[in-house]
Amino acid sequence: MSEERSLNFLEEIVEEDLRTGKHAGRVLTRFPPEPNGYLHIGHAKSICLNFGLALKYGGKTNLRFDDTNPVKEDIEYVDSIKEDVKWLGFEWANELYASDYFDKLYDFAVILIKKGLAYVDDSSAEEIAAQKGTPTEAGTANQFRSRSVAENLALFADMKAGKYPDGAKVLRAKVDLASPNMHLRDPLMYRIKHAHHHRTGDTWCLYPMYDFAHGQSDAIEQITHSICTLEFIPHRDLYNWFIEQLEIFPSKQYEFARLNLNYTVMSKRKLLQLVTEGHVEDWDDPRMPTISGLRRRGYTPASIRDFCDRIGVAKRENMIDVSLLEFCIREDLNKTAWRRMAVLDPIKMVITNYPEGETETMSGENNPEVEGGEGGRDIPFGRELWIEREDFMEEPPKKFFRLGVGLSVRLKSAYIVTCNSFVKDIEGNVTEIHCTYLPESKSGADTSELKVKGTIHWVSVAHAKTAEVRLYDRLFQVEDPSNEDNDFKEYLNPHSLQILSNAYIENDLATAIPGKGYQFIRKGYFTLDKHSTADKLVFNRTVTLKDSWKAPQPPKGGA
RNA sequence: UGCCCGAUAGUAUAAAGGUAGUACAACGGUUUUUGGUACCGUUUGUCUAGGUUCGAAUCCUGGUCGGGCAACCA
Repeated sequence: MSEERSLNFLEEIVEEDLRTGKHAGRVLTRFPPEPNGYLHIGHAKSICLNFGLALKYGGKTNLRFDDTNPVKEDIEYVDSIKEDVKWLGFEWANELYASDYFDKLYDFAVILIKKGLAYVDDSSAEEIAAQKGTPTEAGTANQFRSRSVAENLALFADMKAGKYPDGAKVLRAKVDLASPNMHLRDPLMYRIKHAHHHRTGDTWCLYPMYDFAHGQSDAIEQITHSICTLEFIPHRDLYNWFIEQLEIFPSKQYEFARLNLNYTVMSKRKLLQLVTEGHVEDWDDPRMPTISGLRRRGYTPASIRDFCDRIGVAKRENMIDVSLLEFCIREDLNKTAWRRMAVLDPIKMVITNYPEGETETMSGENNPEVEGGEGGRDIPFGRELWIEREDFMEEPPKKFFRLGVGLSVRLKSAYIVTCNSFVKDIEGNVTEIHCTYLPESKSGADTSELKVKGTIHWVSVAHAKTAEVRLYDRLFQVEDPSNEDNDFKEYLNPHSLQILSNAYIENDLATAIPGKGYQFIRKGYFTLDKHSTADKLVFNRTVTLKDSWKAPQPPKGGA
């Protein structure tokens, strides 16, 4: 670690606090998701930030579920969030819930009422909105604002006791109806909801709003650095106001710009829509930017952490290129994935001078990136092979280093072959390619002294297993679907999923390990899908290999 | 037309008044039994107008542009 990495603005704040002895050198952050949906790559940024910051400075991080709105939340989401955070490789110090603090929060509210800083308002939502004024006009007080402390206390107790229906009354903080910050115009603290909560059941019919739960929860846990996204900046004044009036632990809120990735959407609402309307299979569809989707797609925790590290942290709105995410997973998988051969779009090759009925065994290393290759496996070879349809051309252009009549290639880990002829069916489709091989060119024992430009992958017809291979492409056709004129779903990529049901794979792949990444040589990185079975192997393509080969452009028209 | 954030290559992110750097992308080359990897190289940038200063991406002022704020959501 000789390279001095520059600090992001949050690290600078923490280091400054450490330098000045604030909180006696203690660093405690929290990751506070609302359990109302699955985590996505944007949350991963926040997770890496919160856990990473604590890790770097010897602190800890709490996992806190911000579960103050029972109608949107569910235990299903709690479980998936815990799984995803763990999978990413982080350990929380405490598993906590805002709902654990409902009693304390209620007491806090009573304190504010007693100080004359909160009141029960009987107005409707519409009336309250109207009375808040506009950004350019001050709000106006109503008659409830001057209720006595005693009356407020009694009313608030009745609210808790369930004496009023939903929406009949709210508790509001008495701050400043003329504030230029709309959030300070007597914000709501509590609303009545006769709803079942996934943890507190039917104990409460009164639930705190975000602004009267989040900062208080931070203070209760003595969070030193409460990190959230930019849209909470206007809430900060209120966050501080409650803490000051309550005289509780002075947690501080800091804001960073959320992650935006191009060619996808990131809002829970939109992701939910994709699921419920059947545009994708589920939350963990490999095309989804969810953590579970990326996992099923074959992304590794390390690659996602690396990505979060590389995108940096700042306060400027951003739109990250997916190519960076793809770079991160390629870089990881290149070092760890075992190499195998798989023919996705097969065409038969017959080696006419290879003895009929004979087979032999070639050997291939598992990983050329590692010294020793991490061992190897046997690859059966024979007279008939499956090769990739696109590796043969009837009329090959210049610099096509693959097969065409008269052209030679190396069969990976095997022999050099030369194409002599091919067979077509009545419709003119090429159905078979005939080659001859050079016996003295065997891989590892090549005495032919022949150099060929191209090497192609293959699978023995007699030994191959079949598999279904799913190729994924970006979910949307435009960079920023949420920012287009029409509904975001109109920009879905109709070709985001391509299923190849007739792929041939090396027999060794029949025992592929779930969760492990494999490189199908020349084709990309793949991993077993969760629906794969011994009878029907299913592979997902995580990402393609970088491919710098471009077919020659046809001459431009317009003579 | 109130308040609050922000503005550095195509995309991100550094440079705390002193050489505008790094990564991804793009392009070119070397190596290669993966048109992969590795390695080398190239192109491209401080929103704008003033001011302060020996010196400004950085500090100040005005403007422009982008984003946020008036949910009984978080």
